[in-house]
Formats: sequence, structure tokens, C-alpha cells
Amino acid sequence: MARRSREDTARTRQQVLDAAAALFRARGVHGVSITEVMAAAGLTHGGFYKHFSSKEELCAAAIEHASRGTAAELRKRMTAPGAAAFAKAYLSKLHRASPDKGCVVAALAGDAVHAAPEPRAAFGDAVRELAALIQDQLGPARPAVRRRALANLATAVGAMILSRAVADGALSDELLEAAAAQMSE
Amino acid sequence: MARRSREDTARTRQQVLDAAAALFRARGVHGVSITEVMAAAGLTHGGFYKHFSSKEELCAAAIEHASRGTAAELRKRMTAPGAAAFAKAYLSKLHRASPDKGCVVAALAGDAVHAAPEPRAAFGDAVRELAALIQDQLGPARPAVRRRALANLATAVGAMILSRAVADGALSDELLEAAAAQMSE
DNA sequence: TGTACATCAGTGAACGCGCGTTCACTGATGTAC
DNA sequence: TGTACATCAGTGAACGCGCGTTCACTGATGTAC
Repeated sequence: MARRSREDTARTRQQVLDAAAALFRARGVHGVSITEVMAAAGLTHGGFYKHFSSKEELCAAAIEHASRGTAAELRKRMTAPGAAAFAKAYLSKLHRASPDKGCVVAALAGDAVHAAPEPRAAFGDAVRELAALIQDQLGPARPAVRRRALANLATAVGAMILSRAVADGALSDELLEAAAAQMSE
Repeated sequence: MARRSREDTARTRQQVLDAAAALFRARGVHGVSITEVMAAAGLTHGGFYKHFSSKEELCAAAIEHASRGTAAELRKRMTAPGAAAFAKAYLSKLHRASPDKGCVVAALAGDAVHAAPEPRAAFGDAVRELAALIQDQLGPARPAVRRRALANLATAVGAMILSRAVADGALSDELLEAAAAQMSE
């Protein structure tokens, strides 16, 4: 193929990011090859390095990209204020079933621990963004609210990760419900 | 090398399991090769298949092995009854710093989501065992206690995973403290 | 506005590497008599 | 209890495969005049 216009190049980059953000969340970073990401974006693998210098750099960019999407989606789903509305929006069975479109923190926490500094830093930013979002949802920026927001973040993310990891559907449901109940108290 | 006695064979298997349980928890299942596991057990890689039929089978066995260790260690560290004692034992900085000796559920939740049925089932059993342990710690086997145990499990595991994944030490500490405070309420 | 040339996004073959797995071999252990 | 033989835990070389990455090439886009 031949050289593309600037608009095409920018559009391609976004398509690669969209594909990577979805595939990485669905199957984990190491579970998806660059060839698969490029194919999902409608391209062949060779052109990848015209957009990113390495898989790690893509990973970091994809986490950042997904984080913006996660936050926007969550804000849209939380119509009322308070912890119960967050719990309902976050701990749904729909969210559990669609990691590719869901919270990047829950989907990639396991990968982030062992990731290179760049994607790790991007993951840290995503955690901070989600914490801030929950804090806004719970109330004014006071220390007690901050603490409750972080605890609810841990509960929500932990429940989502475990409910996805466990094969037994009944236990999986129980985990979501117990976490939602505690957060809504 | 030559054939070994039954006692030697059994001892070797345990050493491989010990090594795998520690290495998998420290660096993730896909971050550790069979050669590394065998070397950590003092052997070469070729003999691996005399003990396990595949890496997946080792993974399942290592999760089961680690789960027993996790439960025993945790019971030992919880001297008093109640949620606060669990929070203190589980959400410590020592635990955060030593995933190789720590809770297998927190260490391998990210891997379990994408794992084969066999290790996934072993992970589910580990979750059930940890949930039962927390429930015992909280009180008699009533539905409300069960629910609280599952919520505390999600909070503790989520906080530990996130505190390890986040590079920023201050945020990492804050997560552990916020989760411990909420669980001790 | 038109022309000549440099740029570079995308292609597809190729590379090097590490991994899980297999295999022929060794020789002490376990077993049958 | 002793002997002959089969078993099999462990070794280390080798395999096949998929992955991340590189590279020569193409030809439309962007730029300089």
C-alpha cells in the first residue's frame, strides 16, 4: 500500500487503539498478538511500528485510551448520586460479561502487576481516575469520603475480578451481590 | 541420572510444587517457564513430564498446593476473632511485598480468568476455601455473615491486587489502609 | 496552479528467540522367581 | 536371601511453533519551487 493522508493515519491509529483496548481487556495483554490487534483494525501486522515503537508502548496507550472510555461509560450509567448507584452500575452482570467494553482497571489489574514501567504508570493513572470518579459520586472531597471511595474501589474491582475468575456461576453471582450490598449500606 | 526411590520421587514432586507455587505467585503463570520451575527445584527441565502431563496441570496442582499454604498461614496470623484481625493479617505491607508466599487468590486472579478449565476450577476451590476461612473468622454460619465474608473477601483481594499493581507507593498504602478501615468498621 | 521529488503508511516475507513438549539414553530401584 | 530383568526418574539435545520485531518494497501524499 501507499502513503496515506494525515487524517487516514490518525484514524488508523485510533482503530488500532480501539482494537487493542478491547482485545487486551477481553483476553489479557499476553493473550493477544500484535498481528491480531492489527487484523482487528483491518490491517496487516507489518505497519504496526509506524504507529507504536513496541507492544509495551501500545499497551500503555491502550490502557490510557480504555480508561477514558471506562470513565465516560460509568458516568453515563450513574444517573443518581451515592454509593448504591455506583454499585449498581459497576457490579452488573452485563459488565461482568463484557470485559472488552468494561472497566480497564478490573480487566488488566493482573497484567499491570507484571508490566513494564510505562504501562504500569498508565494503569496507575487509570486507578486514580476511577478513584476520583467514585469520590465525586460519593460526596464532597473530604478525607473520610476519599477513604470510602478507595475502599469501594477495592471492593468493586475485587468483586468483578473474582466473579469473572470463578467458573461456578452461583458463587460468581453471590460475589457481585454481596459486594453491592455492602457498598450500598 | 538413574531411577529414584518412591520417597525421592514424592519429595521431588513436592519440591516442584513448592517452586511452582512460589514462582507463579511472584511473576504470574505465563511469566515463568517450566525450565525455571524445574531449576528452582534443583532439576533440569526434561524430567518435568514424569510428574505432570502439561504446564496447565502443574498450574492447577500449584494453585491447590498454594491454597493450602495460604489458608494455614492466614489462620496462624489471625490470633483474635473478627473482621479487624483478618484485615490486619491480610492487608499488611509484608503481604503486599511477598506475593510468592502470600494469598494465591490475590496473586493469580488475573491469570485464572484466562486459564484452562483445570486451573480455573482449582482457583475456584481456592476462592471457596478463603471465603469459608473468612466466614469462620467473622462468626456463625448465617446468611448475613456469609454475605459479609464474601464482601470482605472482594475488598481484601481487590485492595491487595491494586496496591501491588499501582507503582505509586503513597496510593498503594492508601488503598490498603482504606480497605482495612472499612472492613474493621 | 503545475511539476518534480521526498516522504512515509501499509504490505508481506523473513529473522531470531524462547517456550512447551518430545525423545533416546542412563543406571539405580523395584520386582519376579 | 540372591539373581536377572523390567521399570522409570532424571538428563540434555532437539523439535515445532508463535511471537515481537525488522526490512525491502510500493505508490499515493505532502512539499519545495
